Amino acid sequence: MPPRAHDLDLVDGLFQLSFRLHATLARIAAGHDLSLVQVRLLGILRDREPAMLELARHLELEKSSLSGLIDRAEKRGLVERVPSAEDRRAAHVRVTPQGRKLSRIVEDEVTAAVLTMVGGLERAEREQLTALVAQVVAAAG
Amino acid sequence: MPPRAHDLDLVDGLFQLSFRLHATLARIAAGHDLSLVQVRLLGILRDREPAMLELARHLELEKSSLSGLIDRAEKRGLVERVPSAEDRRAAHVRVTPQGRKLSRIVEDEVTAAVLTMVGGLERAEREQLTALVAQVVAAAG
DNA sequence: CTTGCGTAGTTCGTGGCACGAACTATATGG
DNA sequence: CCATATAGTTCGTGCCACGAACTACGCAAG
Repeated sequence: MPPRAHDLDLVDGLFQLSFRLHATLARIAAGHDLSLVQVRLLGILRDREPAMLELARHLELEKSSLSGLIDRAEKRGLVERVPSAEDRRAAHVRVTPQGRKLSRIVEDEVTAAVLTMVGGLERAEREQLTALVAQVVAAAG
Repeated sequence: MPPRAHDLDLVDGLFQLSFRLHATLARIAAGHDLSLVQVRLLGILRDREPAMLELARHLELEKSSLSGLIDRAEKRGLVERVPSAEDRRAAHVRVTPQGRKLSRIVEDEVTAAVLTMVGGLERAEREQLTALVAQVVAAAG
């Protein structure tokens, strides 16, 4: 059963929106010398100090790739490695005050940009979109 | 005037959805040894044969980056360079039958995956989402 | 026609990034 | 204690994006 035309419009639309959002995020991040994956890293570290393996899983990266990412972020003073109390092989990753500050700046700029993007929607429409998007995300697990 | 809590929910939700979509696309593409930018390239070439400069603008890449991208895609037989009739400095890029076939396969898999993602929405909700998303994308220019 | 400037695309050097293989230090269970 | 598994690192490799430098071509003015 091939997908119906309306459904293709939804898929197309979602990807168009997605690419726009990513392009916006990438542009703003680049203005602060951050890559997308660095922004995602800082976002995850906002409210947790995961061990490397846990972090690798979150970012869907191989351990070795994460090692490099943390090396570079650490070198820039954005994060630090913290030895684990439970397992001496392990290290946790913590955002530094500098990293937190930069992350906040980027977040504010991105929020402003996206709100401009959805600015053409009425209040009710925005709430509708919020609810629908939340539903899709929740179902995606 | 700081953004309102509801608006933050929308921005958060949009990015969560966006990351999900990108992760899905990246995973399916990788299963066919394609990167995201290669998928985007093939998507653009689906219905046009742009000159390199035009293509670089579409993909928001520097000319030199595009040159490398086309080199690799050409090497894989997915695209070919076609000299320009109007300007001898220029080359157009055309997708090969092989590239078109691969692009279609990826597209079908991605479509199926996304339709599964939105499968929890009622028919009317899906149409609502389609319309709202289309409105945001149209306004973004 | 010639000249100077602009332009399309390529090459090169560089750094970021992701992967898998190999490795070291640590943890665990028999 | 020994064998196996595991957390994280290092290394080699290829992809990818950028900017600088370059070549070949286009264009306008003199």
